[in-house]
Amino acid sequence: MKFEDSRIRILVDTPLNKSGEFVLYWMTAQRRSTWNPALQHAADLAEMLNRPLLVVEPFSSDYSFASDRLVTFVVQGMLDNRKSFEELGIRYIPWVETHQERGAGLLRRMASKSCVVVIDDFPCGHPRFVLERAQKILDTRLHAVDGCGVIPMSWTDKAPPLAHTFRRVVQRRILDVILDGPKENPLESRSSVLSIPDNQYESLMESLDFEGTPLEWLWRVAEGGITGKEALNPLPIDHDVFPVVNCRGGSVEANRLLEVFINKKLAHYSDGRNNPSNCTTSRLSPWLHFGHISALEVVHRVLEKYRWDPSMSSEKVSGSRHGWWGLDEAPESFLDQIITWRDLGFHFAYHRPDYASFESIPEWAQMTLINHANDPRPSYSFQELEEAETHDEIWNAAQRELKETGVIHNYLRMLWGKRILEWAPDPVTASKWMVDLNDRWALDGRDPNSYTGIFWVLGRHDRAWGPERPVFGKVRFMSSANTARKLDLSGYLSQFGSDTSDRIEG
DNA sequence: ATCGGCTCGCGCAA
DNA sequence: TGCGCGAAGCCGAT
Repeated sequence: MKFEDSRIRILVDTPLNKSGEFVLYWMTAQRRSTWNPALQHAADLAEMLNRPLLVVEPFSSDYSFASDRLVTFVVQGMLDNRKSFEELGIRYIPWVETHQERGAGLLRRMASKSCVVVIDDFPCGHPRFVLERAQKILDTRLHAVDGCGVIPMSWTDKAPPLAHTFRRVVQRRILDVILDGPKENPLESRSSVLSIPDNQYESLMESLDFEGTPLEWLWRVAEGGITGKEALNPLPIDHDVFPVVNCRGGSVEANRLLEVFINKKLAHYSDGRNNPSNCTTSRLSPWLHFGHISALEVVHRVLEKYRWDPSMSSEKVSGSRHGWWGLDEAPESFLDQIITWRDLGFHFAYHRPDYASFESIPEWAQMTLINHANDPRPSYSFQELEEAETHDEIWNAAQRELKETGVIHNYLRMLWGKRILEWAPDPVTASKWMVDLNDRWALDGRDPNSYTGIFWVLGRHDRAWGPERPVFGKVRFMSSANTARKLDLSGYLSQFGSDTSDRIEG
């Protein structure tokens, strides 16, 4: 199968609209101008049709988890994209949905004037909803392009039950992606027809009755603080979920973090990744979630750094975690994260619409958890958990980290979940509480990977492990006491522990 | 400090 | 049909 074809799905199979004025890329998930197969495909179509390319980046404020935190992060990314597309000479319109106009109406209006619409394929959350709605309401030809991860989602035919299962797919086919994947710069050396001259652009926008979101408003939101808050106030979104301080969304910041990771942290990744007080992880998850950076770019940068070439990899497809690449331990274990574990979530959600519910965990886990659903347990209300008011200081610190920074350290996130399983009234409620807390507060919530993490707690992609215990049954058990023994939590607790509550100001 | 047992389903070899 | 093996753990024995 040709690489290009494996990432494209035709959602509305009508003929190309020859009287259309442009090709529209509706950028709902891969919010970047590089390593973007949807942008590449849209530009290919525009060149073929001899029409200009119009890129619209929408963000919906009309869904349950839209908040000051998410809008700020996305708007910061829009300013980066605006600059990139301006330099490339391609028309780009950022648009944050308001009361006045809904996304569906705007998309329909713009689609009627375009030859074909390209949209990001995405297996869950709001981007999936937008995609499915577009398929229902559009008459214009509609292509969905999968720029989610490294291995195209069409390369599996069912949800992989274990990482080991999926790793075989990775090892069998990753060279196809590395040698013939999406381009770093999809708009490089293109026909000038893709650009729209100023005078033509003005009349086009007038006929579309559309201006996008005013630049001045975007600037105010991106600035954050009081200015940002005032700008966001009129939107019908969750204002209690405040923007993360000292955190900037967008491709520019994502690339800076990538440089720091490659040059300073990656070599110590194996030892440091589980140390919450001095973490050597990439911290890129939120930027990956919003598509501000591509996982494929990260992979290329790692392979470049270690001067890897295909002859170093093993011909044997064992699914084993170590040794396949022929690299050191550190890059190999990071590549397993960014490829196997990240893509696993996308492939799972792609094949399983119930990816965020209890029924998505394996049968042995459902059985054992239900068998123990009536075991007595310590209990907290959802509010107590959300407010980080438990007797477990390690857990409270993790919950505070989530609320303040929008992420939880990767090792403590497992403990965070295991304790919610312990404290919620029953395992089904536990899964709902984890999803709700994470969707609301995490910058990378509502992502397939968030669900992988949450449902791993309940046994997904895991096996029965250890003796049968109360509440957990045969599901892998973790405790705060052991975590405290195993990790150096001193720095973490002084940052997020309760006795420092006066550290938060403003 | 390190080691085995706990436990189960998948994919592949036979 | 059997076998090897697996995201991160825990516990008790040495």
